[in-house]
Amino acid sequence: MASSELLNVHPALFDRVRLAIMAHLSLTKEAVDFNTLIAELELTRGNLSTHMKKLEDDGLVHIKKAFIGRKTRTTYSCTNKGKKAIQIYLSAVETVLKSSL
Amino acid sequence: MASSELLNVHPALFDRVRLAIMAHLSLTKEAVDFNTLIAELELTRGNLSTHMKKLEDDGLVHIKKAFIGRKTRTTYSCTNKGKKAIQIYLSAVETVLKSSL
DNA sequence: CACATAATGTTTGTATTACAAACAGGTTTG
DNA sequence: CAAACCTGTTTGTAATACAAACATTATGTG
Repeated sequence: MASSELLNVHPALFDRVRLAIMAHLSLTKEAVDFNTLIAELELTRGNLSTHMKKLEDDGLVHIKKAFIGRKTRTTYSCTNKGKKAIQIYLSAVETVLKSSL
Repeated sequence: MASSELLNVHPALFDRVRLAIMAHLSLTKEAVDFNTLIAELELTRGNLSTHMKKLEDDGLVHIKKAFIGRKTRTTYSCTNKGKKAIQIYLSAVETVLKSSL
């Protein structure tokens, strides 16, 4: 059945915030920085921080820390694994979508 | 941004099992019974029971208990609210899907 | 009949986790 | 130099996903 395909999707993506983060990163060519994500997705810093750590632990995201002037700046980008996970997610939902016509 | 549309989706759907349940119910015309769902989605009874209770509390699902012979039989079906929630979910993801081409 | 086994769910206990508040370390401003 | 600010991280708490244990009734078996 089409709906059971959803069970193959990477578990980390079954959180609204993380899915939004991953969708955002996968839609953006360049890396996205901490504060941009907070603004776009209306998150607190603590919340974003822990989600990104989890996504990094799962290998879906790459965290890069650099200095801009004297300040630190953290940016995030999708790994290949992350892109693949999003693809799998989207195709699973697409399957459900098609079969529900 | 397309990805933030995900934040409008009903929170109950951001669980892989509940999403699979709702997708399954929305794809099936008639009501679906307890054991069918367990078999299709590979769940334990306890797990399914609590998920269905939550979905009922949120008004996304209707639980019907009846006797089949002398035994009880519990069946589930999508409420209108549930169908709408799934539609919103799918269209949100579809939006992300399209914009990520 | 008595007793075991099975079928159908529900309740409970535990381990995980999403979230924001508090904290920390450095920077700029007054 | 002190106060306010910026950029994240760690921690404490409340919510919750999950399966094991429980409850109830039905069915099989000797």
